[in-house]
Amino acid sequence: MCEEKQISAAVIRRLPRYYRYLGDLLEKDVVRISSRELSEKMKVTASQIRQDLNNFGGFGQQGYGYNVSYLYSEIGKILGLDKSYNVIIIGAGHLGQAIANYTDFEKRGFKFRALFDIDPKVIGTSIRGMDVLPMSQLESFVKENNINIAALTLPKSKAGAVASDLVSWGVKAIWNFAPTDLNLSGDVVVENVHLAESLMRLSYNMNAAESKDGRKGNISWS
Amino acid sequence: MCEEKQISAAVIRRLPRYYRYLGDLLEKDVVRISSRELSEKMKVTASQIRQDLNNFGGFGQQGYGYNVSYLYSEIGKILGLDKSYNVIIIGAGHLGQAIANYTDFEKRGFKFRALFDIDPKVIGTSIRGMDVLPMSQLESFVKENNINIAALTLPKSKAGAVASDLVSWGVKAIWNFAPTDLNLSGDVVVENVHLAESLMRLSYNMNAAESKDGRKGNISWS
DNA sequence: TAGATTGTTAATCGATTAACAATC
DNA sequence: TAGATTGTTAATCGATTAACAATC
Repeated sequence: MCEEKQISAAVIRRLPRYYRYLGDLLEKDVVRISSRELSEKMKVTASQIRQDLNNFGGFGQQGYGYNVSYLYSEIGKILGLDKSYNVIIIGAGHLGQAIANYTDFEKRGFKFRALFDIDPKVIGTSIRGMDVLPMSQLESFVKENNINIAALTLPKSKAGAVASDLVSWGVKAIWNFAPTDLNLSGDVVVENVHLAESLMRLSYNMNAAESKDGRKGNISWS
Repeated sequence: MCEEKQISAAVIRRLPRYYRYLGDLLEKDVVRISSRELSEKMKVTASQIRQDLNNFGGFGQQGYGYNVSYLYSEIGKILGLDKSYNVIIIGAGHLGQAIANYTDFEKRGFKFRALFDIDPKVIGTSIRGMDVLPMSQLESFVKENNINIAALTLPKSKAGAVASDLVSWGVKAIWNFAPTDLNLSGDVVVENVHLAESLMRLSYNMNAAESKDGRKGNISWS
């Protein structure tokens, strides 16, 4: 019993996007939506939407569709947004400060508790009420404040060592912005945001798009 | 002739990661590497590496493996990193400034030319030599400076309108950080960085990991 | 009720992995 | 040469799409 079907990463990647579209519909006071209507907005197939949702249960009703508000809240629960998380940011540079300033995250239950840095110029300052603390206080802060998540916005040379310390002190998830893969032991979730890789995909696709143009019009490449 | 096989998005997603690992090897003065050795480092199959690379040509040598320096440079060319791009940033908040400060991007040919904002407090200031200009100058700047890429680090309410203006003025690619999907007409490449979605995947995976723990040890959930 | 739309099974498509002949 | 490792074909696996009975 308690068999949990393993959900594929492809499905998980799409869930937050459904959540965003449903939130937008909710703001527009849309009460119900069918998989077909949603599929047109999101430019995916209605089949995929129904398949994805049915991994987690039947949220719709035949002949009616889905209740927007109910589905929104159910997907929120699936994503764990009904819970509250204590988050710290390691590295109080621009990126760390950008994240600290995102009030949208707080609304979804991600409570930022402090930032940490090694630079004496920023230590002692505060951002939206959050203190920037020295790294020497990291261990005690993590242990005393039940920190679940750490965002790593520091140079890649420091990321690995800091991450394994954090895990040993009880952190369960790392939101990694450093351009490196963290090889951590133990049960810890790592979510990478590799901006450089994103920009490279952009330039690849730009050049691929231009090649296609060239073929249509005058071909300047061989 | 000139038949270009369509490369799948899955392959493109992996290419920058290969590039990063090869760059790391290059820094350690590693001269050659086999697909098997690389597969162990990267935790993918050797088969996948060879399949992926052979979409673009045979870069290796039987019995030897791949020359690190050569493969690095070839993947760079595939990704379009041998070219130079003129980039602007729309929205000079913390995220915009964080991107403007990343010197790594410049090294790969992405030349940041200016930032734009509506806030009089930041207009007129400069970041690493780049001016923060008012939005009123956006059109002329884009047209006169051959801007290829625009990073959108502004509120989602503004993103759509600004993006379609940019495209009409000649911008070929949008690096979109606003939490919305841009529906643009014409041939423009959009690469999204949706931080909120990334954080939601993290929380999903955190909770999925905890459920698994529960099953192994004492089960506190039903 | 009749029409609409889900939940779900079956069919298709594509991506990953395995295997091995070619060859350095 | 013998050993190693690629490039590539074939086999497998998984994800997406299509179809439709169930049912609101």
